[in-house]
Amino acid sequence: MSENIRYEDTFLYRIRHSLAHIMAQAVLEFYPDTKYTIGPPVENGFYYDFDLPQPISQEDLEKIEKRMRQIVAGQHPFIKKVISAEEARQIFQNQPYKIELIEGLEKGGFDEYGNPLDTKPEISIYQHDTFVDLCRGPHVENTKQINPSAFKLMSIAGAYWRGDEKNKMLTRIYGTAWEKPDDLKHYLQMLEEAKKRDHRKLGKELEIFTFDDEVGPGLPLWLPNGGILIEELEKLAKEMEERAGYQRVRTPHLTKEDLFLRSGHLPYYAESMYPPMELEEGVKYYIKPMNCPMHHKIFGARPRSYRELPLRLAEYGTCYRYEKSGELFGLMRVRSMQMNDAHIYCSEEQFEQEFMGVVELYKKYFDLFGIQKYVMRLSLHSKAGLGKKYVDNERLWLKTEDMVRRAMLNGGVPFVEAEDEAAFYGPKIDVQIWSAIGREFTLATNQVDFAVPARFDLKFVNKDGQEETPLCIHRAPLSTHERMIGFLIEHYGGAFPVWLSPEQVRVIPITDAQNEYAANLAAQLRARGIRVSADLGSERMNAKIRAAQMFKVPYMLVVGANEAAAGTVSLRMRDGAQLNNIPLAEFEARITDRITRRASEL
RNA sequence: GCCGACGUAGCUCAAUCGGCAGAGCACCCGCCUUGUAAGCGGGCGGUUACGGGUUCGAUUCCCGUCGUCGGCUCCA
Repeated sequence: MSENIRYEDTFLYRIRHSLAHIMAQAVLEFYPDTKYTIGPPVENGFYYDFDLPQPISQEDLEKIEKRMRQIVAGQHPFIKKVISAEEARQIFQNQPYKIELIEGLEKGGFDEYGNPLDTKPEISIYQHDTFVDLCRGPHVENTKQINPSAFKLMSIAGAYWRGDEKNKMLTRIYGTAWEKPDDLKHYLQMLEEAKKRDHRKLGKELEIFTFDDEVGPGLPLWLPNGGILIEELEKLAKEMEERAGYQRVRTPHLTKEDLFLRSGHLPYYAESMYPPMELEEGVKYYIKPMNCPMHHKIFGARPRSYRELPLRLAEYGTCYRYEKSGELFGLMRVRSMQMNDAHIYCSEEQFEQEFMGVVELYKKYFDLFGIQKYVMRLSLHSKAGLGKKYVDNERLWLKTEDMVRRAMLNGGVPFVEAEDEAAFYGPKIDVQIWSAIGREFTLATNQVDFAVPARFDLKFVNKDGQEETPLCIHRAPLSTHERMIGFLIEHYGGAFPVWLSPEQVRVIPITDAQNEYAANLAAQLRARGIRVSADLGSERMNAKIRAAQMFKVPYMLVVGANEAAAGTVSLRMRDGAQLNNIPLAEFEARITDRITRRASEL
């Protein structure tokens, strides 16, 4: 099958779309006073949003699903009819959400899902059995084309009408649907596998981080193993940034209100900030949600010459953001975070090279980690958000957006564009990734700031002796420690490459007669800077191997009487491979090689 | 923040209709001396998230708070 077929044109799309209608029919039969809204196919399935007269529970899904199978078995044709707005209003006179949609269609500019549209669409309905929906299709021709054993209702969730939190909260029912029962089975198995990779589960099992109710939601406590991951990532970042000409700075976690008033964070970003502290009358302090204002102050601390540009200031700064309670998600979305932050101050002529330099840095990191599934997204402003979400200067928005777009095209880097996703101070390239359970996150980011340097009155003197305002690039190729490590835990399924592994080697004596030999081996490796432990407990060797295996330690050195006598080790690797009776020096050479190259192989 | 579900030992989970709170793993102590994913025995461990209510009696029913989970909104 060609990969170029749009989802909308696939048979699976029709199946899912049709099942959404069938589910709506079943729900309406059980709860006749239900107002129904929209029900599109989505990745892996479909949903339908209802305004129900009463709450429903997981158990109710079973009866709905059962009724859906009956409807499918009824072999009902799906019949399309193009009608006038007037007829549509007649048919859906008791369905206020449909009336709203019809008005949108009539005016043009929106499709039946409320998405913006260039052309004025025709109004059509689809009917099967007793159910009629406002819909442009496409659908299956007949419900007999749907396999009754290849779909399943998954969950109930809340969702705002038209995705706007000011609107009413509706009840959304999610279902998954496939062409064949085996596809469904496969998908459900994949979900189970994904749960095993979930960083919240692995992070606990591998003792990487924990949360505590008394510390507070979204405030992770890094355990010693997490501390090691952080140290290794910082070492990596510092090496890469030093080579790329960055300088390291450090700034406080707190600043006076004045700084965030100047930066514009307070008007634009206030709802994500912790409330102010006021010790002296009239002097408010905020805990920082971003590092940029302080870096701007460092740039502005003395006059700057064009000869200094690009000036690249880097800091693994800790920031605090008051994320709404429901938005928290393990390590991936937290309230305290340490950012792989840097700000690059450059002239307009230098912009493209600097911006692409950052994109190159992303790519190096992504190669190193073997991250392949990601999308680079050019995040743009929206006209409607100007002066609210976004700095009110449309000319500069369009100009910088075009600069970024040109840079990406010139660099041959594939990207998608997304309106209304920009930072308040400028457009950005976000790298989108997915958590194990399929939630989308921005990992790395590379942002242009055309607004804030001027607010800070930042200047440099150009070749002609004239003052110019620099552009600022905000970038975080390694995201925050929290999100990056959360992602890496899932990406590797907890089996980190040797250089990142909190415990790189575990020495396992076969009987306690080898305890001393094992302890000596560990001491020798430790002296080489290798993270090693010797398991000298009273368990049997097999139990110790199992424990090391479940802790995903990359190398196990199993030593018995033979090894102790010969001064060798028996190497068992995490993947089950074995190298018996090798000299310690040989193992040392192997592990040192893997660590210094930050190699992915064992 | 909003809709819904859930909260029992460090972890994973039991406990019938409202009737003395239990298991495995982990941990500690013994015994066994073992060749590549769990040897055996014993012990410790609980204000059933927190606060209130109903009841002779609440892990169980009701209310509130906190937290977690599935989504929505929002985001590094």
